[in-house]
Amino acid sequence: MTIKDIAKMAGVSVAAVSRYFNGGSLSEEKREIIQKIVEENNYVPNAMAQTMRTGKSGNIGVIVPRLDSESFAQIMAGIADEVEKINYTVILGVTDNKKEKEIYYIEQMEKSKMDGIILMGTYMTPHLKTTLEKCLIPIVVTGQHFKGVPSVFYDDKSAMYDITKLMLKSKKHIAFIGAPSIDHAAGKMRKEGVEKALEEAGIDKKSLIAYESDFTIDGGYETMKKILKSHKKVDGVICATDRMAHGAMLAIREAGKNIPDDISITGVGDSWGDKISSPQLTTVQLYYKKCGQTAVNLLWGLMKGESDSHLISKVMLGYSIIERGSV
Amino acid sequence: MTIKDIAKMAGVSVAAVSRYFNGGSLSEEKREIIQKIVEENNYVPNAMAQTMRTGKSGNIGVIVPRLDSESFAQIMAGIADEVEKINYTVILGVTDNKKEKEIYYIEQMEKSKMDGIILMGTYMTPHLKTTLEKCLIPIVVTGQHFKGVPSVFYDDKSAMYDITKLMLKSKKHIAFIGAPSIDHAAGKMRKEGVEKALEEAGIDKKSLIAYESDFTIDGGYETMKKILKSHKKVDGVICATDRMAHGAMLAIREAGKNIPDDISITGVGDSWGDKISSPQLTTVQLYYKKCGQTAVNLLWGLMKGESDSHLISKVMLGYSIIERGSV
DNA sequence: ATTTAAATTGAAAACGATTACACTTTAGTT
DNA sequence: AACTAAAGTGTAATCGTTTTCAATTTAAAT
Repeated sequence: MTIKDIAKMAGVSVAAVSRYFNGGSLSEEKREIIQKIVEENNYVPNAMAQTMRTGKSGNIGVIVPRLDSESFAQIMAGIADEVEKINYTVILGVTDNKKEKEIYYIEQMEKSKMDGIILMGTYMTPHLKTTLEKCLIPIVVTGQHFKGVPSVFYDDKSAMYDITKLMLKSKKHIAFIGAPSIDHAAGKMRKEGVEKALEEAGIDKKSLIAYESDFTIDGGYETMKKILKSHKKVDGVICATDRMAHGAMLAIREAGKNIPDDISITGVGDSWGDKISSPQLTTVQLYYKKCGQTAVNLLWGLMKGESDSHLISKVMLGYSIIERGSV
Repeated sequence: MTIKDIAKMAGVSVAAVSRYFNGGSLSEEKREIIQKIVEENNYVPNAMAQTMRTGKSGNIGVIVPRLDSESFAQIMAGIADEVEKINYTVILGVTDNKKEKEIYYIEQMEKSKMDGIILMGTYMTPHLKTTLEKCLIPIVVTGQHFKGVPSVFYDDKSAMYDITKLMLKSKKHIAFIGAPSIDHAAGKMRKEGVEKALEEAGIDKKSLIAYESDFTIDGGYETMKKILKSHKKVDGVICATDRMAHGAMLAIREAGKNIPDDISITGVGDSWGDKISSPQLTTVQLYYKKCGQTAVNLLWGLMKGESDSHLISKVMLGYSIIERGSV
């Protein structure tokens, strides 16, 4: 069933049928007959042919490191939501945390005529930088603040500053289990937030007991064991992610210490697991879903070539501190 | 940069360039010169034009109820893995648990020339049934056993049978917090597994204290409160999902009871949260990722028109009982 | 040196839409 | 009634590929 068939059945030209769908001057009379035929035959224009002719695919490419991570899945959910609203389709690329795949997908998506790309950022590399610069279609990055690239990200530093201050109300000797520092947002910024709060409280940031771990429960667990062994005085642990915090809680409980009496602990993310541990985890809620939605809206502005989108091409999202029993 | 440009630069016909990419007889001499030009110009054929001409899009549509659910996200991850291996692309449709969207996406994906569809099943309706029957492109369903449709699903009944038997070793008065019975796999089958184990132990299945809840932590929590109030003798709770189990644990702890001494509890899913609750949750591990991968393989067979794929068009996945502290 | 078969080639016709262009009709003004 | 502007219409070119078909070249076999 092609536009030709419809045109023939309706007794009009293909141009008329095309105009029926895309708008263009068309008499009421013809509009009606075309509508009738289209509905009777349940005809929908072939998307591929449209793309080929117009150069617009109606597709938005989304590049994500992993899907089985609560934060990425939530951002993804927000993206899917919003993309549907503007009647576009999402094309998925999962990088499995491999930088070369990230670049591969960007190039691939550009070639296969995506109308826009959303990249869930991890960290910047020179190669990624040049790829991003070369990329001709609109692209927005989430979760990271890449210079020169439109992005939607969290106020990681302030969030950590706030939660650290909260902990400092009752505790003195703070340890920090951070994310890899190559990750600007989750690694570097979050640590800086902690340090800032510390300094403000008159504690030299050099004295901060800081470790880096790998986002996992096990990583948090092992790191906490180390801390417990070599820093007996620690009475508060700030973790850069919820999962690491839960791992650390395991280690603390295992050592026979009480949370929060002996040691307080905090995470980041407001995962569902935070409500089921005992005590429940005090954490910072980042608006993941909102992040995805915002990214689409920003991209949409870029795609439409709205002049002001280029000006407002960075948006920093807020957060909430969720106080529960672990502090 | 089109195939024409490349042809001109290489001094050959467009047909030759096309053959270079798609295989077809071509002299070594031409192959080399084309390769050189292609590489120099970093040329990649336009996917849309290819689709249009061949009718094959290289796309596999994946329809998922929600992304922010651990099980779906994991299945998705498995799908993405495998789809990449066969050099296809995944197109995403998120239904937000709405049946009409499910149907909409199936029809839409058929029209936009997906080469295959994977539907993460929830429950069957007459409308869905007819849509599935009308669908001309290969489709496979995951997580549910829909009659007449190729599917990959879990052995829900046996899994529940096993875990119930495990609980019956130490407990006598079992309650069951189930999923909505409209969901054949997570609702009906899981309950049947519990009942079967009960009967085998000489307990009339009619006497099973069974509630239905909604997959959420809160749902499990509220349901458990009801059970605690009206069925004081209950000493073991089987839950159809991990999240409900965790909600129930919350209620149990809140009531001042000890797990597992006073009441044992089990879930399904092996979520990451299971390791962080205290005690850790005994559960059944379903191979979600494997499920996604298998679905793609099955679909791939169907897409290639392998005769035997139609015969082996149902695959039932195994499971493991993970014993932890909650029983 | 022929003949025959096989491999290599390019021109041109699809694939299914959109749209520039030129032509008709209609409606609006004087 | 004559003229003009606007709205409605169809033809045909175009988007970037693949693939059929017929022609040509090469290789193998007699």
